[in-house]
Amino acid sequence: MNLKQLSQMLALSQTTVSRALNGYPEVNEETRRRVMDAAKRHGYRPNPSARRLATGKTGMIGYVLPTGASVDIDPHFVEFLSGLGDYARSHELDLVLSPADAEDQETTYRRIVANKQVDAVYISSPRPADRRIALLHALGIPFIVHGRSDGHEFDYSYIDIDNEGAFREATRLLLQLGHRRIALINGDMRETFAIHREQGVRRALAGDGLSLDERHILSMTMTEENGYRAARRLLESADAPTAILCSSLIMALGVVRAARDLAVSIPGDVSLIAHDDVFPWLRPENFSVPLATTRSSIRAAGARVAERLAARISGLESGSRGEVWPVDLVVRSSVAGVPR
Amino acid sequence: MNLKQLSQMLALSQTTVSRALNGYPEVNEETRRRVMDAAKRHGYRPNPSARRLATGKTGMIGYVLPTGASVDIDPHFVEFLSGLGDYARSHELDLVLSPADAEDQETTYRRIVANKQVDAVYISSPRPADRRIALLHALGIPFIVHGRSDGHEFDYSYIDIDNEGAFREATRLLLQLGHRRIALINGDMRETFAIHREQGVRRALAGDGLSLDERHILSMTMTEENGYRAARRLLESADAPTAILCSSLIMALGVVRAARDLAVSIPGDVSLIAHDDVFPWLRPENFSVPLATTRSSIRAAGARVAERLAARISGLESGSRGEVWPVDLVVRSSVAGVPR
DNA sequence: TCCGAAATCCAAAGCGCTTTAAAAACTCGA
DNA sequence: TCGAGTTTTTAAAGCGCTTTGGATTTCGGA
Repeated sequence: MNLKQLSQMLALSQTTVSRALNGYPEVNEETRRRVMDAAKRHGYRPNPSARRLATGKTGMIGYVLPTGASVDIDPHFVEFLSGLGDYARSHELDLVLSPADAEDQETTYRRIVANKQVDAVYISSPRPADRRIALLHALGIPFIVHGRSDGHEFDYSYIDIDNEGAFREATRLLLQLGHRRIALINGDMRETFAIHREQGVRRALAGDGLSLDERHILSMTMTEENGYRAARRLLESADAPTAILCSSLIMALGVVRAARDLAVSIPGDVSLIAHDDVFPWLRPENFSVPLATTRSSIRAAGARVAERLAARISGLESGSRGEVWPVDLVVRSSVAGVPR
Repeated sequence: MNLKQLSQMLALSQTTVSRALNGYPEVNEETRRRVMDAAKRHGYRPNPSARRLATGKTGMIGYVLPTGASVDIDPHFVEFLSGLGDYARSHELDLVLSPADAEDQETTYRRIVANKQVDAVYISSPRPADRRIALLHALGIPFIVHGRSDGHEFDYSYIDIDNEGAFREATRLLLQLGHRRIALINGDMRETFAIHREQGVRRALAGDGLSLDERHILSMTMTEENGYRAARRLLESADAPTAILCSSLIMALGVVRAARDLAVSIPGDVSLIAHDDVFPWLRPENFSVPLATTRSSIRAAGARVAERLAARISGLESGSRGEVWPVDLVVRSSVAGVPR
């Protein structure tokens, strides 16, 4: 059943039927009702391919997925996706993942924009002066960044969590507990979130007239193994920290393992706070020592990104707006006063 | 630059240019070269929206993503995606994720098929007599199942790993080491993979004239916490098992934690073998006791699914073919002889 | 030299929708 | 009752590609 058939059936022009269905004002309400009714009765659904050719609208949001044999997709992605999908579903929006060579994503961005394959795009794991953002800005497609990218000369829309504040508060807590040698096991420092977190730690320390020992700050991709290595390095050093901040739960697994291997007690010898993006399958309260965390649901962020993307597509949101979410500091027994 | 402009520029008809570009035989090789050349020089790229309206082909493969506040996407998904994306990229295939109410995926499948939104589809986490498979079979869209679904009256294409064999061999190993009380901490028994794994264990036991104690088989969604609970239940019972098979690394984390809490030694008191889908961020050799595993790269499976999907789309593969991959049994120090 | 087959190329008709420009129908006050 | 002004409806022109059905050229063999 296509528009032509439906309109013939109603003895109306395609124009009128199309307008009636799409809520245009220049159609008699009585007529609209008839049309809507017939459409529903015959299960008419406009062909999206035809519609997209005519309008350029696709009803899809895009994401460029960096791939490659040595490229690992962030395990957070799936949680973010849950939230995004949950919202997108209610708006009949689909998500198209366009795999790209991790080394050359620009080509793919250009392609999906030139081909009008999606109505909007989101970006994740941004870096300072992220080129993808400049590119999308130049290409003029609606987009939202999950995270932030400092150092652009224009504004853009994003939603981010207050990484700086989260790690500042966490550090402050440790300072209040008397810790002076505080270490940070961070994610990849090329990404903004990691930079912000480090800033948070530095600020808090500076507040007490302290500074971050360069040997107490490590950064690497967030795997269990790297967490282990980093923790060993820290804990085996001469001036081992009495508290560790860790950028991910997965890394924290490694930290805990290292502590155990070295017979270092948490929190007896070292306190531990990790950032928790809220995975359903790994919860900080279930660590052998319940883990204090800075917590923010990445799933909620996914839903929010979808919501704002939908708003931008339908023109409800415009201009550039940044949104920064506060982060919960959840104290559990992995933190304690500084050992004497 | 569209076809019309290009053809005018070449003083050829759109027909000829189109054919030249798409490799049809009824065009002079000399002409084809000219066309190809001009197309490249002017960066002409056929508009996919127009093409899909004309042909019905989309260059996309589909996946229906079950969503909902209480629905968690399998963390394996992201690894599978890595593989899928890595292959898809080389063929300029995009992946469209259509979020669906977890309770009613049928509507979404029907929509994407009716709207011709994708050229092919894949399904994951199938259950016995999975309705999605019957539906896609009936709808007549090319698809491939990642996993298997027993109990259909028709053949379908799939790729799966030999879950039954993997767990059979793992169990056999334990038996050879003298274990008699062997437990299984399995995934959700509504899914085929879990059923097959249980079968594998049963078969191996039966081979030695043993049978699986009902109290020694637990199944639940694969979270760390559930692994912990299951292990506690097992290890605290009167006839605690001397060996545990576990369906996932994440659960195994919980098992290890439970053992530690109960001062049960691995492998001194209990041996442990888990299935490993190969995550880059959590590796069995890095467990506090290096973990013996049945191993199969889910990423490789993703790439293979994409490859076969691409083959089906382009007509290179037809009919129904099942593919079952063998699984490696990797022995590490979490297994030992039965304690005396 | 001529003819039928094979090789090339082309005009135009879709694909199914939206939207512009204009016609038809309807109001309502003079 | 008429006609300017509004509503409502329509025919037709895209959107940019593929493909059908035909026309035109080329070419080998009689």
